[in-house]
Amino acid sequence: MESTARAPRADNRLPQLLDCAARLFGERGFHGTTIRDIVRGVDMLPGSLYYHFAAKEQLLAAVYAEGVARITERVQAAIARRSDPWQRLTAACIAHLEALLDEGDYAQVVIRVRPGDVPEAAAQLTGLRDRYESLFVELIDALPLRPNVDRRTLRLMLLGALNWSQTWYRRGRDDPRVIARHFVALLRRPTESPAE
Amino acid sequence: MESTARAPRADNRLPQLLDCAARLFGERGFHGTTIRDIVRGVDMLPGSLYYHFAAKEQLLAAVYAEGVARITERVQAAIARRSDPWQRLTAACIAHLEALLDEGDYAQVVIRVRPGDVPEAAAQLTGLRDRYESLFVELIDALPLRPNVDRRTLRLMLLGALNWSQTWYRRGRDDPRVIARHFVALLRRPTESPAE
DNA sequence: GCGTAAAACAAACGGTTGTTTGGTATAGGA
DNA sequence: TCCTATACCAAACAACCGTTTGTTTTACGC
Repeated sequence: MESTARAPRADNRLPQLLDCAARLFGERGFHGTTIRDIVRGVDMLPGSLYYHFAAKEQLLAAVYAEGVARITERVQAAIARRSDPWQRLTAACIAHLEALLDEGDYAQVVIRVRPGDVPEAAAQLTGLRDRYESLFVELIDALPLRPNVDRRTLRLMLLGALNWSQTWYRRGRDDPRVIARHFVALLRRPTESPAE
Repeated sequence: MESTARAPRADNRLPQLLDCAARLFGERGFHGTTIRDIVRGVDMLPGSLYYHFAAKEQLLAAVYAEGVARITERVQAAIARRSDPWQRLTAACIAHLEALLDEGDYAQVVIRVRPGDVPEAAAQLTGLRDRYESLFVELIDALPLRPNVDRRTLRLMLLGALNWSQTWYRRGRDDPRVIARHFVALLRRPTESPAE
């Protein structure tokens, strides 16, 4: 049984197609983005997209998967250099935010698009996101915390705050590194002023 | 100059229309919801909606405004009974979460729909949301905090974590009151175990 | 009860949606 | 150089979108 498949051609525009889709899905969401919007950015005709993907949902799934891969890579690279648990968590949050706010169109899709928006691929998307977030489960498990602190709640609070920053973040005014450090610090140390 | 307007009729279905729109906008977002989806829920024809609203965007704006009004009312009622700053903040978070997760279809719209999704009404929606969040500005201003704590970051972190809970919350498994209390506690007290 | 305005119906409108179908140019291995 | 699978084009498809227009029913103030 020999494979009849051939190598992909060098002039195919699939990469640019994915880039453009990532940018638009991230900016306008899934339902707010049109096939025609996407292909216009790469001078392609609408029908040509269906040579690469069988449906709009599968294009989204591909972008989403790439987004998870990229942000995972960034975070892992960031935490690899450190050993102190709190520094590792901080580095992970910085990488997460940088991918989410400044760089990565792909990463923005992962946060912006809800799996429920794409019923046909919802399970796949949820699985990808869960696997990424399990990175933070480990990071938080490694923290030396007071015994009564619920680590799950801590994770959900931190990730929620980070992800929501997509809503209010403005380039120039805010700095991802500063935000991430502040968030971690707010959790780590008491905010309440000492009793008099 | 006498008004030629007459009182609204008792059998008009505008309230149910708004209820249905709130439910669907909250579940599927603005672009994921169709005029026909909305009117189907109240046994109305698509065109009839345009007796009440000139455009889909204005229907969303009405639902959004009502959502802000309802959640504001709830939060204000919750904090009116308390005087301790931390208790007031906790009560506000509980009310916010209850409106967001269990009750209020209207409140869900406020959190789910991004003003950017509706360019024609974006400024109005942003204004409404900002005015609501100013409630939390005051609540956090009243907290006795260590001098080096940035109150804006604290607010953004708390509200972000609360709002994002819409993503992972599951009825029955989680409890809005418990979540809110945990979040506030995580900010208030140190999570780090004391140095040995 | 009558007149009037409120609140809807009935039926379409032009445009857009995701998608399909059949044909075509061309890069790249043989 | 020829051949084939790749990667697209060209043109349409039916379904659906938000919206408009003209008409009809009906609650309510007088």
